[in-house]
Amino acid sequence: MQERLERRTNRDRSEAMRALLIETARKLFAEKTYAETGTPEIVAAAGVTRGALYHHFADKEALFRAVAEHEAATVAAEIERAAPDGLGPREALLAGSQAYLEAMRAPGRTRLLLLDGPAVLGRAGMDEIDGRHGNRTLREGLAIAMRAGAMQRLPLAALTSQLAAAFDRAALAVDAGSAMADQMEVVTALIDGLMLDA
Amino acid sequence: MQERLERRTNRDRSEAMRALLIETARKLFAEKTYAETGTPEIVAAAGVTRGALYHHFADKEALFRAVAEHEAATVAAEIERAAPDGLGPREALLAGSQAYLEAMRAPGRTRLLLLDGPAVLGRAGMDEIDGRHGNRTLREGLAIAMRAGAMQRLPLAALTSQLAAAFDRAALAVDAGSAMADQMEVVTALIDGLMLDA
DNA sequence: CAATAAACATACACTCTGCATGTAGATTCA
DNA sequence: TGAATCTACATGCAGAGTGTATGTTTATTG
Repeated sequence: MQERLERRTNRDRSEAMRALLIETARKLFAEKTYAETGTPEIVAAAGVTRGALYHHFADKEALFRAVAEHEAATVAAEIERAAPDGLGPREALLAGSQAYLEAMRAPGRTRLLLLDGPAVLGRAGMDEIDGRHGNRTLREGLAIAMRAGAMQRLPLAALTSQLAAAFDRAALAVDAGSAMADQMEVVTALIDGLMLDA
Repeated sequence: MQERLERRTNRDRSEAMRALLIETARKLFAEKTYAETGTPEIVAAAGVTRGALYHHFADKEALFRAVAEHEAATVAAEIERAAPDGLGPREALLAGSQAYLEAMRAPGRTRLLLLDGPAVLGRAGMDEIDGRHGNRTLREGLAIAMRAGAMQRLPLAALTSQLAAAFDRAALAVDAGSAMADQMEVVTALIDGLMLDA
């Protein structure tokens, strides 16, 4: 229901349509699987046709990529918002991990970002996406901790990805009903294990 | 090319056909994605028709499950074969981790078990599969280490899954070209971090 | 050896994806 | 400002894939 059909600029139309499609697809991809969600269903829910979709996105995978990108940015923003700065390296890492697990409790988010994402876009594709968002923060946090002499010196890329993987699995476990406290206890132990006892 | 078409029992026919389909599908699922591999291609490569496939498996997903099961068992067997026993808890864990990373270097295995697997069968589905194979060994190794007083006491399920996730990501990284030494260095650090300094 | 069931092949209906073509609205420029 | 052009989107079509229903052959049962 548009209230007014006044003259709209092409740029506005495009942005609005892209946003509408991404948001509608996000909702559906969060409810069902990527494979189970057809483009006819997406455009029907958005009230447009597949012509609009394929005009703005090369294919279904490109739409999914845009959705994943948006969702990763949202998660990063939620973490940033919940992260008080002025903390020491260890506390900053723990606060960030906790915030990540909280952010990933949004319905369907784990499947979208942690199951379908890697399968559809590949590990490299997902790395590229959340290397620009969430993981960047983690990587920097680890680098800072190492430079401050609070943490063991280890290959940064490998450490970042393996820790991120542990957090991801923790988020999936919480989503599957595991107690958040249990998961955070292990996350804390992993991080503390890397710290150098001052 | 069958050499002889002698009278075969139904049980033999079924087992042979199931094995043929699983092996053929495994090969294709290792080369391409689950989504990219159609059932017509699978049965063509096996020299049979889709009728055979749908007689033995409820659907394409069921075939994939059988393939994943088989592949997980293979990995577990390779690890077991490379694991000398008589090691201390820490050394056993490290040897197992190393063997896992080696086993996962088989072409396409990471995508099959670590990308498509979770997406197609769900995390729960994959957990159920490798809870019967690889992860069982890890869980027991951790339990032993904790009982022996060599490792911190932590929630076993959470610790197992998070460590396994780190190993999985390490395997994916190696597959993507990362240095095995870097990944093993981090794996070692994570495990050592959990050990209690005697 | 007739009857039945299992193993597999063939054929069909349905759905999805991607593209090609058509149309309305926006932008450019004389 | 209005014709030409381009962008945004809709409609229609071709190819492919999945699952099922039905047909045929081979094994099993009594």
